Amino acid sequence: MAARKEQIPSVWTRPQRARRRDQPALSREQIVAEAIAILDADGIEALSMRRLGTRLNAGATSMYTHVANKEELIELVVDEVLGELRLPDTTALRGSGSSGAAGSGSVGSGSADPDAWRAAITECADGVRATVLRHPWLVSVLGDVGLAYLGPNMMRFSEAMLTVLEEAGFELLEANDAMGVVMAFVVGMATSEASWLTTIARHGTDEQAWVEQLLPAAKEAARGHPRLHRLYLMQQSLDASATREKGFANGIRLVLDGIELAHRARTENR
Amino acid sequence: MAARKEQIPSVWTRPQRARRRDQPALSREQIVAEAIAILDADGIEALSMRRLGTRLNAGATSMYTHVANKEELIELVVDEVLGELRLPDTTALRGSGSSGAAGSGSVGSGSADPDAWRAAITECADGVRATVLRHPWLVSVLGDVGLAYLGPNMMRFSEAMLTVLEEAGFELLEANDAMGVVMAFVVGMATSEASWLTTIARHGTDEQAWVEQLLPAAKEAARGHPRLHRLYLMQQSLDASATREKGFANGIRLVLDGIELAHRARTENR
DNA sequence: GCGCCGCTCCGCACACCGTACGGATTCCGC
DNA sequence: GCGGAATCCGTACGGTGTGCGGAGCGGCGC
Repeated sequence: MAARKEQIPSVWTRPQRARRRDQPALSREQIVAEAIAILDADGIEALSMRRLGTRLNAGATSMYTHVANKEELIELVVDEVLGELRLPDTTALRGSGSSGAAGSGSVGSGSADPDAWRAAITECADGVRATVLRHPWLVSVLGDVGLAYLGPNMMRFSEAMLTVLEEAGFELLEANDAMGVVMAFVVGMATSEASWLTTIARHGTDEQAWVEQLLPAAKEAARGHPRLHRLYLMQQSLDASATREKGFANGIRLVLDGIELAHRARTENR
Repeated sequence: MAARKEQIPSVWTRPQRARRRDQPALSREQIVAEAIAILDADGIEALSMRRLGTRLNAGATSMYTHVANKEELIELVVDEVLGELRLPDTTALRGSGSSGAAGSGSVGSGSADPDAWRAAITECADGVRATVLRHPWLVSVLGDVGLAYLGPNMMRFSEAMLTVLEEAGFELLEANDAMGVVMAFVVGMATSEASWLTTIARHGTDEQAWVEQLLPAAKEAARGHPRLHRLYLMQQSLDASATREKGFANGIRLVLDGIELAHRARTENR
């Protein structure tokens, strides 16, 4: 109350701690964004409420007015990251309106490329893989959060994939099954790739060097397992990163083959 | 040194803290087993070195003479659980050697059932899924540990799958790719199932009730996503558990179709 | 028999964690 | 101008993983 015109710098010359609405200072978006920054930089075990608070010039517990608890924060973070996914473009899928467009054959005005759905789904799969590899901590969180089933970005993405498949002639439940298979494959593959890359990064070497470094242990562990032994020897001379890439591309192609086969069998019987 | 024959119960009547070799009291196997018991009973966040120690009538830090740190413990635990996997039996794969018994196969002395590898791999996949569902905490750990690449039980299992595929005519690298695809699918699918079941268990209801309870929120979240909305409505009247089961069986069949297709294309060109 | 070595186990301590709680501060509608 | 609501934070509690030094014991060389 008193001493309104103090100018002398002293303990009482408070550094105007008073800023409540000068900047909102804290918002859910900011918190989530900073959390992602921490995660990307230092991985999952580096994310603590205290560190997060400090990074935002805030107290540790201040986050709890914007976020119920850490688990909810992580759900938000996951869905936020899923927002990076580009949706497949559906323009090539169907030329005409919503009419049956009878023959999947190549005729008919505005008829779509019958393989367009494969390209679109592949695009989705590649996108998810890229996102996971860009944020490898995702996989150590998927087991707890599932796939943030109801997050808006997850919903958006699912709807888009279902759209692709439905427009390609899949029935809804069939489309859902197909999406499930694709996503399972992608998540499984990305999980293994991400954890592989994480361990490499933790040891500070690059992929090829790590393979060489690991080889003796691998050979030792493969004692009594001739096929694994042969396999390790063969892989030694392969470019690890390229092999991963090819493995994924090959796998998704193969999964789509299976889906296409089942779909054809289904539509023939109709 | 003194007072060797104390009998009076008192503070000094030590409850014979002296037992060093009466029972080994602590061994790596025991530690791992107890850790699994904790994990199965109360999930991943219930596993702490302190609790583990207490359960074994030991101090918290005593575990560190048998295990480097918690991470290593978890690696051991994962591989231990993988030991539950039954290996596919390979007798049906090739007729020769163990007396073909012709059996289901059509003709040819000792010729094997050409579809036997599919059955064997399906068996593997089902086994992994069952193990994961029996120990749902596995998935919240897979992202960190990868697949415990070099654990003996993991090696055993991988070698067995490779054997199945090689005996079915796959080349080693081809077999490895196929195994990768199958495992990716299985892990992805099981991850989603396990985390789903875990959240359900955490809320103390059963699957069907949880679906109903979740439905309003799901419908709300599906606003503006007509396909998802329709999907939720349709799934409402389906038995959730049976749907999961069917989804997995269907998915693995489909993946194997893809693999078989690629394999056939490969062998034709040879 | 004796003394010592090494292995095992443990109490203590440290730094850190998530978060409940209550008090301070500021903003907004009246 | 004032009262309530929203926001932020200091403090505290009970928990975590684990480094360290010491204590008890079995087995080994003498």
